[in-house]
Amino acid sequence: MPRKPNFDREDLIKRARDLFWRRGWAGTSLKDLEAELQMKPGSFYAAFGSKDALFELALKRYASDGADRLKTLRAEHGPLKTLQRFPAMVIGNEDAPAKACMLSKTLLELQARKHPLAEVANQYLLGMEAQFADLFEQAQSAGEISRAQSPGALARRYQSDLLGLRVSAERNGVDAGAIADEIAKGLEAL
Amino acid sequence: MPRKPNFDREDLIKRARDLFWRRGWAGTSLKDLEAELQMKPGSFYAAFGSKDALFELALKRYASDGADRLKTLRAEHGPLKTLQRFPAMVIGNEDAPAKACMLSKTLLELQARKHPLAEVANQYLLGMEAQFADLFEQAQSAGEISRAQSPGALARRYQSDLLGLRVSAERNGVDAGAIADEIAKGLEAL
DNA sequence: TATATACTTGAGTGATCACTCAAGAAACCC
DNA sequence: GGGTTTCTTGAGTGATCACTCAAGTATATA
Repeated sequence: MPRKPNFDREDLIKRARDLFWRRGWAGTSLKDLEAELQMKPGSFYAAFGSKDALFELALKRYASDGADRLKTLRAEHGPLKTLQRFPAMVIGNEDAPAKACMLSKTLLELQARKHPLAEVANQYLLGMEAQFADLFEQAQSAGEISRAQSPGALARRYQSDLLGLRVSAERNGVDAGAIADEIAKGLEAL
Repeated sequence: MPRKPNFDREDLIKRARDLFWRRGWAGTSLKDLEAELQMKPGSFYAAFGSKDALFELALKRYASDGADRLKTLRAEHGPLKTLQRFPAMVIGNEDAPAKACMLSKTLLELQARKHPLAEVANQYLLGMEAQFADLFEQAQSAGEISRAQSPGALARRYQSDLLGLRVSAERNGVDAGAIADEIAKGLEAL
């Protein structure tokens, strides 16, 4: 009986993610979304419920894409090489809506208001860090790096370096590629 | 002949800075400012001209306070010790409106819209980096660190680490103090 | 004290915010 | 093709946005 929606939901979420990623939560209005997604308000609210609900879907998609990129890298390289290549990869994509991490942008924008989406972003950041910790542990098991520091501590620092790199990449007049190289080189010394 | 304004302009700018720092540009409404500064719209606009104009004053105040803190540290310690203590200092102030850097928050929030304030923030970040470069050069001259890397490259990386640290400090469940210690320790190895 | 000169007040501006809903259009089953 | 169900449309909701301005008030000089 029902009529099918004439849009690809996953594609809409991706486009919304890119818009939110670039412009942020407050910087993206419903009008912007309607224009980008080619949806009238009624369809939009029938499909997603609210701006916040779509933002959360966008965050989820962002986080899982990031995790997938890391796993793809891991499939081709060892754990250390994966960790070394990842920084240059995240700032190297010219098609990306922004260099900075969407999770950190969301956290910085919404944390002070205690907006629920800030905590969602925080959780995904913790998830990424856990992935990094796994890779560091694997690198230690493979003998690629020493066991002088715990995988958790290494991941914490790596995540921090990555966040700094990605903020730096957003700046004008800063050679972020050089910073990415230094991060990669720093891992060799472990 | 004129009547004096019954407020302390510098104090108002400081309070506005704290509000903008915590909540961001879009997250701070005129109503918020009126409440915090105890000013009616007419007085506000007579005194500052616009929300953006006050935000710019707040950024300037933020940047010069940061520069002052660095100089104060430098007056008591050598260049290397100054660079080593600064990270723990910026995240250690419990009274600060936020752990993250106001300049980077502004950049991330407004860069995509090409808002003029994003470029202002970018310039102040470059100014901070120049200060760091000076300190690295002094540390090299004093023989505290090697000349293997240029002061500019060292400052670029240090700034990036600092930005990452301050984003990390905004997160829940992350021991930012430990990261600050690692940054300080990393400088010894230069 | 008279007057000039600000500063302060607060209701009000049009624009935009996220969001709603009734009505019409399209696709499915029978 | 009839009937049901969902999707789409787009004008419209009240709230809030940054900002204005005329009227009132306080303080300075003369």
